[in-house]
Amino acid sequence: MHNPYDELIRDVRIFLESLSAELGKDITNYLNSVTRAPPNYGYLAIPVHGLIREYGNLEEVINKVPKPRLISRVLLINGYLNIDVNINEYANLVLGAVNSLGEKYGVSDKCPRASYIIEHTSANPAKPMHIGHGRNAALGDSLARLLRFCGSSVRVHFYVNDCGDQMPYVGIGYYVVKDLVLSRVKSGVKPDEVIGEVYSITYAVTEIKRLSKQIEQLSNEGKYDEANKLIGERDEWVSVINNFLNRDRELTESLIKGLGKFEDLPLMIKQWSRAYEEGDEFVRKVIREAVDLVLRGFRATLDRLGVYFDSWDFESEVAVDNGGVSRVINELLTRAPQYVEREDGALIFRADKYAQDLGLWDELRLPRYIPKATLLRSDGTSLYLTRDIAYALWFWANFRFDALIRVIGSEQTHPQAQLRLALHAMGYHELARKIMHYSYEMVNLAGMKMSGRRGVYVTLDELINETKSRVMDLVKSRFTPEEADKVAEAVAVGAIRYSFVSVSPNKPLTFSWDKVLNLRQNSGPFIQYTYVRANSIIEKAGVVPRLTNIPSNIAGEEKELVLILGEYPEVIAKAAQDLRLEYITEYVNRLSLLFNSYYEKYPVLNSEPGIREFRLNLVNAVRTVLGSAMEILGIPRLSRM
RNA sequence: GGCCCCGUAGCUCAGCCAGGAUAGAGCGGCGGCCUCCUAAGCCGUAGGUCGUGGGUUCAAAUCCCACCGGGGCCGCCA
Repeated sequence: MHNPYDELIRDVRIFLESLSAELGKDITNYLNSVTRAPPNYGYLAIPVHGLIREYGNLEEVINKVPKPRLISRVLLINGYLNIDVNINEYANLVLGAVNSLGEKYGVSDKCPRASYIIEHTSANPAKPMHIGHGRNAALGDSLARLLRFCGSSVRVHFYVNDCGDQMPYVGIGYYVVKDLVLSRVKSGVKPDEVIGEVYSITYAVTEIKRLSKQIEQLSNEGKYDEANKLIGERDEWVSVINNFLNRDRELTESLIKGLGKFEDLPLMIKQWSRAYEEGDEFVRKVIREAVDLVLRGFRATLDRLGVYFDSWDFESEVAVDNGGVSRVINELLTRAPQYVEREDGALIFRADKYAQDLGLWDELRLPRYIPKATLLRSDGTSLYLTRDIAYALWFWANFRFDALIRVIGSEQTHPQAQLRLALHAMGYHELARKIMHYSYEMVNLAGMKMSGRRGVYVTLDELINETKSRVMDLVKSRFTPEEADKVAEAVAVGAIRYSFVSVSPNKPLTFSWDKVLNLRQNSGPFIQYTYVRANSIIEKAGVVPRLTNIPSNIAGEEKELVLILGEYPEVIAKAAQDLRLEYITEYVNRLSLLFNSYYEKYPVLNSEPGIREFRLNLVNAVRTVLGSAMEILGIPRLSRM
């Protein structure tokens, strides 16, 4: 496999081996501390302060030792071995590899090659996806693309959480205003948007009814302080309703009117919840209809972002209907009865005790604190965690995989730990080890807290549309309307995906329009722009001539470009091993900065013969590597922008 | 209170896992560059007690300890 940087390191090793022989001591472990040398000091550097202390001046020995093919010079400065590259040889190697491999360049034997299942995004089918799901989707999808690029087999799953507590609200609300919802959808409103409103309004109405009842009761008992507290709470929900009245009077009023017919809405919610889990035909049909509408909306949004799934797993099917939940309970009771307790009729798994007794912290990568886990409510219904365990078993029964990567917010650290512990307790040790919680921190609104139930959030659609319209201002003068639309969409998607994936996932991300709408350097559009420039040169050239000769005096920028291009397979391997996509955005930004700087300074098409051929190959290599990285990051490629 | 994550330039972040030479980018600021392959670009410039205090080391943004500050979780929600 072609990994120029690795070949260079092999030569460094050879050099160190020769040096070892000369010194009579194995110093090849210094290979682990190879770093980049500062500008003008060559390419690589190895700190050898210890060696100098031990052997005094090393210069003589260094000069005595022959230099392997790819190394042009080794100098001892400030306690460092500064190693420079034989750039002609190396350029041949790098450009040759890129030319012959094309878009496959970057794959090396350091890439993990295994079989993965990635579950990501998995937004609750009750309301439109918000920007937090955007982060999740961008991470999950790019991880999938990265691992696939490496030659791994990857299946991508979306877990449709159709048994959650919010589903009866969606179902009942939808049932009440079904005709209105469908006519809205027919007239072009996004289905997830309509259902989202239905959900929020239904939830608010239910809360108001529930609180009113409590308030009445407390007042009758003379507990006015407590009643007043709840009145404040109720007022908040009333103001939510008022907001919706301003936004969509027709829908809100129909819902209030329709829901008003129900005697005890809070009770009805509970009944629907149970009925859904038990497979009641009518309730199933209504909720599934609403869920399908939401998913239709999800798909439209995810399509725009270039995010695709191999499978949409309905919780009701993979965890409930197949008897998954009862199997979880039974196996746990059989295999680890001493860790299962009853508490007020509810069934509790003592995950805390289990972790403590078996000391599984390292093996299952657990936090030091584990809460107890409730698996069944006192009314016998299951909880999310229980169904999640069943879902894991469903994967185990239906697929073979080396790792199951689940992209889930960090706020679920404890439940995800409980999940692994429960599986372990049930005897699925291997499965428990293979499940990886790929955690990411929240996306916050500057100064605001997002709340789905209160309808306070920036949706992914708004994000895409707003970014697109900003881009549109820039491109509308340059293209026909249809072209402009395509370009604006592609640039918006590039901007959004880059901005999500360029920040380390374990950093909380404060969402700001300024940041996303920055279309300059260190952004998706900057990468796209650089690609367009490189691409445009290649298109104008028509063909990339065969590289027969590397000019003897290539420019400093050209040398830098060759070096960075040679690092690509290393970056990919590292990113794939560590599952860190920021390595790729960082790399691609560095490459773009360098290339743009080169582009401004040196003509390619109009350069002298001999030079021209080399430069075209170099530009083509930049284009290829940029294109490859963009594919992984999901940043659309354009030929004009 | 316990557990997890974070703290680096006015702002957003990279670098920390595998310690090494003057701590890097971008945004924003200031000053320049379009008869020439797309100026969404390029060049220059200002801007930093790497949260604080100890420790380990020839060497600490990086490793260890304590503390401070921010976010998240600690539900018969997801």
